[in-house]
Amino acid sequence: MRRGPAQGRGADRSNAEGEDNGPSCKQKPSREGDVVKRSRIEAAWRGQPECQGCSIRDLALFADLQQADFNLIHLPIDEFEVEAGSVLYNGGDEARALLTLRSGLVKLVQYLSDGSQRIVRLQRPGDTLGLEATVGDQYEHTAVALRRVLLCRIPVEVIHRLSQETPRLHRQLMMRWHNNVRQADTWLTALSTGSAKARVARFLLDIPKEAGADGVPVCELLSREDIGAMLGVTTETASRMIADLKRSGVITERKLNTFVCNEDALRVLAGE
Amino acid sequence: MRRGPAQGRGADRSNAEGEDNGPSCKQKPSREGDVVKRSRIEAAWRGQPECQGCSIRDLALFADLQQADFNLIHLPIDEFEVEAGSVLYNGGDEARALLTLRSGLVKLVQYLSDGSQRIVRLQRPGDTLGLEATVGDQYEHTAVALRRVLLCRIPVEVIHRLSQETPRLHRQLMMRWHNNVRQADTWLTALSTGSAKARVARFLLDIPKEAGADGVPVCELLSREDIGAMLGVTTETASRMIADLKRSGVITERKLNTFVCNEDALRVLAGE
DNA sequence: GGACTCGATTGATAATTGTCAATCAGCCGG
DNA sequence: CCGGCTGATTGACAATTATCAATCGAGTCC
Repeated sequence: MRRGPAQGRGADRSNAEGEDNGPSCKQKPSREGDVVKRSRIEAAWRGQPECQGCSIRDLALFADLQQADFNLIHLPIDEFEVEAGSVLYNGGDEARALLTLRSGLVKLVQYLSDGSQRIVRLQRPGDTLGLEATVGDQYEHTAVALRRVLLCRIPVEVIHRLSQETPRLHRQLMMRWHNNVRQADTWLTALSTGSAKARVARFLLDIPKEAGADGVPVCELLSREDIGAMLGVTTETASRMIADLKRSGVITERKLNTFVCNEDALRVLAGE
Repeated sequence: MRRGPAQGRGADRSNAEGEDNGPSCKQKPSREGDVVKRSRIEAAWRGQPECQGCSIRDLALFADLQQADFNLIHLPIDEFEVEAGSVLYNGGDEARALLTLRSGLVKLVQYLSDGSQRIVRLQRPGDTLGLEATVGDQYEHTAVALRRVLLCRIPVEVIHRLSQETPRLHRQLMMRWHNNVRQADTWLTALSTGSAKARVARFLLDIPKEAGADGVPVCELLSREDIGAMLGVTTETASRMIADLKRSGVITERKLNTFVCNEDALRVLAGE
């Protein structure tokens, strides 16, 4: 909570926002003086996706659009792939695009003036990053890929044009705002209240599980530092809580940092 | 944090949502078994306001509407006044209207399954409560007046109709969602992180001040219990921190629970 | 294989916060 | 003015969490 930051480690080149944005990070005090430099990422341009045939079309912002609506898009929507640790944009950067997350996991981070960081949201496939670009002119968080991430960049002009011409985008935009508010409220209520152990338990209950090799649901955790930054506790406390859960058999490590959870036991710890 | 709730004390009659909604509070575990009963409020109907001449028109949801747009409103927009402590709606209630706050102060509360409460947002004049009514069918928080409140009730059908017919409402709706997200993120970052004293200091810096009798800006605080529920600390801790600030002269009590703040000193305590 | 690096874990200790209980202070109704 | 009431404050103590520092483990790079 009062500790220095530290995150990803992507290479230094360009970022998903295209052009070199210059030294735009106005928040990061960078006590350790390197995170800003790391913010340029290796973004592999993968071409222009076919929105109408997109594999996550139903989940994504354009879910409700019809053929005629797509014809209104006169600016390129590019697809990028970036490595874990890459910074997609920094808080304070000029916000010229929305990003649709097609695969991977992204954290949205806000910094306090004393340099401590707080993760305010996690974004998953189908989520839209940088909605604030539609109403403001700069990003309000720093977005960092926690895994390899595939995403589409939608220029904000496309959104504005579609908003004027078709009502079918509105509902999706509103739903996305709504989801952001809901996640924020849930984090305030469930992940920022109560004992550290209860917070960890609620977090573990909250995150999606994937079917493991044997069909048992498993989840890959984040670093202890990120878990601490989500729950408002120190890295050490997060580590201790998780280590305790391992020892007590509530969670079982299948692979390095990948766990099977006893949900009933977690619910008890979460205080239900 | 792990304490029983307790809030307002309005009389029991109707509520701002008009009809008797019945026992709809599905969240409140009501450990003390009385808050639900208290949820019926004395809502004084004040008639139908003149939106176009509204004193807070520029602040409010309809700020951008034009004459023709107002003609699209075919359902009554009622104005109500309620006492401090009244519950405007409960989480889980069927969401049939948005509320525009014209004066006063409202807290949005969410409950955890163990009965503890968390205040996730404060709403002030110009704010719109219950935006979720436009995308979902039930309220997600319990809204409680913290002072005498004047508000307008806009049936959700009005919003839907205007959304279809005019683009001028969209921007306002989006801005309001955006504001909600921003407040939630700020609370996560600034009010749920760090020591209790730093949280209180940030809170005091954050709340609006009014000019006092002598022109010096003052702010009336909430109850210690509410402050605790906003900051994720116990009532006692909130009380201690504020009492400390008083003793150390960082804040000075002008009237009962109304203070002048030394902002510089607060900034230091907030960890800037 | 061995040095090295980074993140996770653990230990020891101090500081903070929660908990329980008592007291204080303003307010209300007689 | 006197109870009675409610919310604020305080005290004493226990529990939790932060802090500082060391160690451990997996993976990487010669």
